[in-house]
Amino acid sequence: MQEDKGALPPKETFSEWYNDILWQAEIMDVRYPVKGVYVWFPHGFAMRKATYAILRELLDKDHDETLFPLLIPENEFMKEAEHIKGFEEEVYWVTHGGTSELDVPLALRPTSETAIYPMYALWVRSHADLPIKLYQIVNTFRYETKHTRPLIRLREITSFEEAHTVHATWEEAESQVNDAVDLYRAFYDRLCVPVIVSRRPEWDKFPGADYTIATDAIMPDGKTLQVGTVHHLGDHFSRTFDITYEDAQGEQQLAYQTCYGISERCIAALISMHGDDRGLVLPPAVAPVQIAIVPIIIKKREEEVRAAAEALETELKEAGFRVKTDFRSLRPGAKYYHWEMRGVPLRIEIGPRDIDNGVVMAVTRLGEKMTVTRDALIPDIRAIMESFTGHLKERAEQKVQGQIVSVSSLEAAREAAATGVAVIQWCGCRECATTIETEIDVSVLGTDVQSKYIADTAGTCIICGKPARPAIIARTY
RNA sequence: GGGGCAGUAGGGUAGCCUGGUCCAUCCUAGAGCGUUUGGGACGCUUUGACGGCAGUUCGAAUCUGCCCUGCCCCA
Repeated sequence: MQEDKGALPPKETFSEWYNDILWQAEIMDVRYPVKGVYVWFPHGFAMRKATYAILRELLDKDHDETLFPLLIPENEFMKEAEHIKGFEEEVYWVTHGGTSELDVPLALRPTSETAIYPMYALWVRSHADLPIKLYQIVNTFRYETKHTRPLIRLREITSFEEAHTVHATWEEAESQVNDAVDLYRAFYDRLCVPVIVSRRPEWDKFPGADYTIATDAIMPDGKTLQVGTVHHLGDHFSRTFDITYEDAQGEQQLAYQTCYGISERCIAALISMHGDDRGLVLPPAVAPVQIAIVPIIIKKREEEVRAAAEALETELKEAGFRVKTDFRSLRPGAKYYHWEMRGVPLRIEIGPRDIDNGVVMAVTRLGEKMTVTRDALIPDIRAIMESFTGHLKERAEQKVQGQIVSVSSLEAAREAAATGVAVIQWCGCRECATTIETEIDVSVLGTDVQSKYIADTAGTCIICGKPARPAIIARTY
């Protein structure tokens, strides 16, 4: 289960690189014999755990975690017309219990609105019950007919964080949408993954939503990956599921709702944004192993080096770092490659020379090498980790900035979309969008763009010449 | 949705066209023993594979059909 010599295909061949790194860095095993479902390796799962711990931490400030059933009865699922239309081709149905057919078929949730909202109808009685802000992290099922890809397009999404809120007014729900966007932005900031926020076009919003705000990350091949969505549901679902409350005047009122979600695509973005030809590069915050200690053992002083490495490990662990000491019987170089593939941010080497000098060698995953005195170990390592995170973020920002290009002609847009996101002026009408999409084979991602690299300046539509605002277009996953 | 290519030890491959020479090649990995260790160590011993089902045939990794799985390209 170890990587071959010669390691990864170059990252320029992104598709190959991506498939290979999932295997070599022990993130996913794609050999499970069902299409579109995959197995988390322990190392990948540890990344997931650390990543979702951050998401939980951010959500827990203002939400409560909950857990709803996987199975949704057909009659509930079929209540909201638009919603059904959006999902009906993708739903897995449980039709049998053993050999007998079920009276009411049960859907495997493709998302949980129709599981949660019948219960919300029971829970919401008065304005004093509002707002409700719950989330769950669950698996969901979608019968994808397009090409499935690990972490990106799955039939079983294993790590769907979905929040569902209920509010007294449309405006309150709108403000919740903004809070959720901020929350997701903070989350991706912690992963050092820059995202672009935009408002999806009408035809691309969540089935049953008033509007949808999405976050997109740009992958190394220039295609964008939608890595988070926030929906204002208005009163569409509260009408269908009868979620009403008694206001202060004693009148029954419809509630307003939002929902928002992030899936394991966040891990795909994390891997793809930072990884290089040698393997994963992970921010310390989500690295399963933050420090790998490699003892340089020579026969004469074996016991001494071993003891020094163990003391080092103990000290670092007590300071709160996730540390692994590699005592395997391999050449040091082999160990370096091993831990680099797995994205360990910092490697510490300790050998006889270092012991004699009262130092250790510290080498970051970005290749900065430095000598740290043994006495100042913990504060120095903390500083190195912090600056490493800073470098990663800066590196990612620079990359993304270079992948966003403002253009004023279709031809230039085509060129920009070959390597990233094109910013154009668009009037907002469907016809012009269709022209753009079919002419140069891209998607119109959205308007009301929030990104520090994209200015919100008025102009004229690239197609029809009417007054327009900036929109982002790109090839998408 | 349309098209193409592929599936051989844990991973990567040769063999397939032209059926028998294959109890299947090479690299890597795994196990054991010993010597090693500042950027992918070496020696000796050893384990391990023809995606599934049906068919053609005296004989199938090889030919045919279907299924499953994976990858690439286009909408």
